[in-house]
Amino acid sequence: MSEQENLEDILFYSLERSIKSYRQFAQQQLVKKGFEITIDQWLLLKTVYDNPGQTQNQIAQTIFKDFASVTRMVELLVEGKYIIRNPHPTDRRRFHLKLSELAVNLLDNMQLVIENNRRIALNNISKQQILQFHQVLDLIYNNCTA
Amino acid sequence: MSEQENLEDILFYSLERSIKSYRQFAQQQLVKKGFEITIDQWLLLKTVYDNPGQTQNQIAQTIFKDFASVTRMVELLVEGKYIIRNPHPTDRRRFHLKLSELAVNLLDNMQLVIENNRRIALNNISKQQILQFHQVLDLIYNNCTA
DNA sequence: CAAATATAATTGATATATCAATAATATTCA
DNA sequence: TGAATATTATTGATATATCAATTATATTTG
Repeated sequence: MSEQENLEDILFYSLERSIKSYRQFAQQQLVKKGFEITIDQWLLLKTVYDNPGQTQNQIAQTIFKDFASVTRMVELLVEGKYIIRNPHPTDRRRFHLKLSELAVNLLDNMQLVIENNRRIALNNISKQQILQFHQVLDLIYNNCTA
Repeated sequence: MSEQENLEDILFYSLERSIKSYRQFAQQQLVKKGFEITIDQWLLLKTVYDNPGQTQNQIAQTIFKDFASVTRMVELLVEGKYIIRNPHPTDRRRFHLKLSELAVNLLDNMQLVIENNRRIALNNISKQQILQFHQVLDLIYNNCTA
């Protein structure tokens, strides 16, 4: 390579580093509190909670995952009794997904830990900084999906 | 859950969304230009290029990956003739990793595409915004690893 | 209506993420 | 020195990421 660039200086390297450190931290906190699902599973459950009628394809879009990943995640969550999967009343290609009571309680119990994780991760960062940070994130997203 | 929160408003949701959209965009650009390695493999190769003597554990730390992942990635890259793995001269637990000429050329050829990807992803974002964005990323990293 | 097309979900293959256990070798220190 | 400990890397198991192919069902359209 003709020119040298320092990894530390590459923005997307720092972006990866931050999100990974947050994910690890958040997951460890969950384990520490005795919760047995992954952050990704939490996100999927929350999405089903918010929109029980969604197709799996819609869920995939909402949580930025591949259809295949969602199929497999739903499988595991159905096995684990977190998601109840019924045939869709009018479209036989689909399923109707909803949370079990177990899952609703789980989400409820996890909420404080999740919020606390976010608070710790954003410690000493001002509201103003966070707002601008969020704006740049959205700009990057738009640039990459345009 | 007692309170509703909108996924869009959750900072770490947007963070995931941005980094994933960038990764997908960047990978697609590579494929489009005919390059056959993944972004992650590129990062590992670049790390070996910068520090040929590094242990796999050090590489793992540098690129924020698990030791196990690095072992498997190195395996594939050795098979693909991108990395040359020799016994370490004094420590028989280690290997000495270095890039093949093929890999050096590959990195060289990829450089322009990679830089272009970053440029597009950061389009219409000012230097000032990027600087502050980078600072917040580092703060989050510090908060999560403290 | 029937054929073409689109949509929803699954499955297979390969790469990566993570944790735990193991093997080989080095280092430390009693 | 020799036993305990630490380090380096591998391997196994399970979850997720991604692409491609497939199946089943719906929708569109000639």
